[in-house]
Amino acid sequence: GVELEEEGCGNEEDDEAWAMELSDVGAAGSLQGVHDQVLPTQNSSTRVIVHVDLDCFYAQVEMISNPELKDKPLGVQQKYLVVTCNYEARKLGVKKLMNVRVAKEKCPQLVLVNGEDLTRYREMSYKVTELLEEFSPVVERLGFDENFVDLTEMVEKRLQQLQSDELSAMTVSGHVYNNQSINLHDILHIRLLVGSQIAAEMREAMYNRLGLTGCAGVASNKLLAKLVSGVFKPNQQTVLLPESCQHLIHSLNHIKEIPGIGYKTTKCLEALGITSVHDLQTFSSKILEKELGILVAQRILKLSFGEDNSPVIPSGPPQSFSEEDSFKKCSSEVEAKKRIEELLASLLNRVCRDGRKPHTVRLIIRRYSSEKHYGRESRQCPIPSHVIQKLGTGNYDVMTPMVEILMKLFRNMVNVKMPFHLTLLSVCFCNLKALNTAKKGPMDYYLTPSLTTASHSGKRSFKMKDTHMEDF
DNA sequence: TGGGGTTAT
DNA sequence: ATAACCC
Repeated sequence: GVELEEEGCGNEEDDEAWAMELSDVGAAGSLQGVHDQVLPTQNSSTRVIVHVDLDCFYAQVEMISNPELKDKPLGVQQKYLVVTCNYEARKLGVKKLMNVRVAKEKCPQLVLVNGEDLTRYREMSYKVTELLEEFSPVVERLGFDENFVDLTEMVEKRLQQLQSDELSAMTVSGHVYNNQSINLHDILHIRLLVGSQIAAEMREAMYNRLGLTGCAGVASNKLLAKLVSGVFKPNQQTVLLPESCQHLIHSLNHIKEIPGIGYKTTKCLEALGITSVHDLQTFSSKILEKELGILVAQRILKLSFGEDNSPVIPSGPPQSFSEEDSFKKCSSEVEAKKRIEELLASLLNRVCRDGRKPHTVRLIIRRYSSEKHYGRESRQCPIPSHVIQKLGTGNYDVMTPMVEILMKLFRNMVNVKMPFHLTLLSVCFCNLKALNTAKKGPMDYYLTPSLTTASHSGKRSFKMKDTHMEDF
C-alpha cells in the first residue's frame, strides 16, 4: 500500500498551513491560494465521500406503485415479518423486522403489502445507482438502498471553476454535524461544503427523476459518511467537519453500531469487557490481535477512532444472481424439486436480461434444527458449456438440464433415503462472464475473458473447488 | 428473522 | 465450502 496514514479526523499540520495560505482570500478576493494548493492534494488521503441512504426503500417503492398507500401506515411483509415500513407506521410503533402479529397488535390500521418478490426493488435500486454514476462513476452499492460515491475529483473540479468573488458566498447545504461553524479559510471545510452541495443535487435528482427521498452524509471517509448520514432522519443530509469526528464516533452507544463490527466480533469483544467505543479505543492492541487476528483487530481499532482508508469500489454489474425461499417444512424430494424449479424459472429470466453468462450454479439449503443460529450448506458445480450457450436464447429448453444438475447437487447434500426437514432452498448463479462476441484476431488469445479476466485478475478466478459432474 | 448481496479464508 | 460482513 502506498497510503501511509489515516485520513479521517486529522491533518492538523496541514490545517494551519491552509489557514495561512487562505487568510487573505477574503480581503484580496483572490483564489490563488486555493488553486495553488488544491492540485497537489489530489492524490492525498483527503477525500470527500458521500453516503446516500434511501428512506424505508421498499415502502417507498410500494407507495410509488400504488399512491393510495401514501398517507396510510404501510408495512412491507416477507413471510411473518414486517421487514420495513413507512414513517406513518413508525409513528404508530411499528419497527423494522417486527413480527406481523406484534405489528398488527401495535397498529391495527397497518396496511401490509407482500415484498417477497424483490424484482421492482432491485430495478429501482439500480436506477438510483445509475443516477449517482452520472455524477461520478465511482459508486459502491451497499445492499439495495445505500450507495457510496467518491466526490473528491468532482469537488476539485468545482473548486477550480470557482470565480474569485464566489468563495465568500459559499454556503453549506443541509445540516452541519454538531452545529459546528464553517471556516471558509479552511480548505477541508470548503471541500466538504462543496460535497454537501453535490449531495443536495443528488437528492434533488433522485426525487425529481425517480420520486425517491433519502438521506445523505458527507465526510472524509466511508465510515464517517455512513455514520453521519443517519443523524437527521428522514430526507435530510448532514456534513461532518473534521473537528467533530470524535464527537460523532463517541455518540455511538455500543461498538456494535460501528459498521464492520458484526455479530461475531461484538460477542468476542463483549467477552473481553469491551462495550463502548472508548473501551475499544483504549484496549490493548496486542491482546486484541491475539483474540481476533491481526487483520480484524487493526481494522476495528482504526474504525473505533473514525479512521477508515477503504476505497469506494465501483460495484458495477452484480457478481451473482440468487433467489431463495424459506418455509416451515420441506421433507420430500418431489417438493424440493418443485421449489427449485420455481426459483430457477425466475433466475433464468434475470440472467437472460443481464446478458452475461453464469458459469457456476450453486444450491443452498437450511436444515431444520432447534438450535444452530447459522446453518446453511451449499454445493456448487460448473455449468456445462452446452447449457451455458443455450442460456440467453429463449428457444431451447434450459430448464430441464439445469433442474437435473440442481437435483444432483441436492442429493449430494441431502440423503433422500433418510428423513429430512429443510426450511430454506436457494439457487445462485455466479462466476458471470461477458459474452465472447469478438472475432478472431491476433490479440484475442490475450483478451478473451476466460483467459485474461479469470486467471490473472484474481477477482473472478476459479478459486472455489467445484464438485464436477463427473464426481456423481 | 427475510431475501437478498459482498469479500476473505 | 464456509464464515464473516452489509442491507
